[in-house]
Amino acid sequence: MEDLIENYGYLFEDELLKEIHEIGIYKSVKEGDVLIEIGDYIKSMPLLLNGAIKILREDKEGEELALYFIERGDTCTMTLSCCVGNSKSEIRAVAETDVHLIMIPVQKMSEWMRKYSSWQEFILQSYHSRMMEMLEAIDTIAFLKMDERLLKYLRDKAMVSHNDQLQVKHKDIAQDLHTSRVVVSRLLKKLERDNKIKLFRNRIKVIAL
DNA sequence: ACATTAAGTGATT
DNA sequence: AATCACTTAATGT
Repeated sequence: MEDLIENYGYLFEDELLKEIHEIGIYKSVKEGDVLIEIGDYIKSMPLLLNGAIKILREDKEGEELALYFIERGDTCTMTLSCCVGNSKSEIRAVAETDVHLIMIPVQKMSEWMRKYSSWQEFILQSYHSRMMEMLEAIDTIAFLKMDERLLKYLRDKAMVSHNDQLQVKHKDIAQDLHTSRVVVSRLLKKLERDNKIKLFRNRIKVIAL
């Protein structure tokens, strides 16, 4: 409950906070756990308390592409669109760090929309920011060269984990950016020469935040 | 000591 | 920017 107030207290009225506390299910997720798989039907929506979640798209060959991260105070917009159409998830959500969240049954969604203006505001706002992130993701993929994409990826990653020391392997990055490990290694080397990052085995320190 | 996995690099397309 | 082929370095058993 304290957690809830700390993160959402400024957003929601007391009544709503109380309801969330009563109905929501507090959940703890470990880094790397898959929260939503492509094709899943979603029956509850998550409210992030802390930690970060990575949103991935996948093509028919199983090739991945990282779209964006969501953080504390965010909710999963996929959930919202799934509620509307009662359709399946188009994305995969993987815990980027250990995550604490509250699961809200989707039925409450529309009920609270009518009952609480702060909730309606929150949902609309979060739809908006997710839309913006989506556009940014498109811009990144379409307009940025691989080296710029890579640096942005590293910065985002450092940002959401509140840590400039990233525990990653080159091949994992390659997977997220949908390129090959060799390319990533080369570009990372270049970024290191430009003093943007420092390389170690299984670890990267981001300097230019 | 040996095998395995991660990372670095030249050459080619 | 991708791929191949190979090297070197770090780590596990």
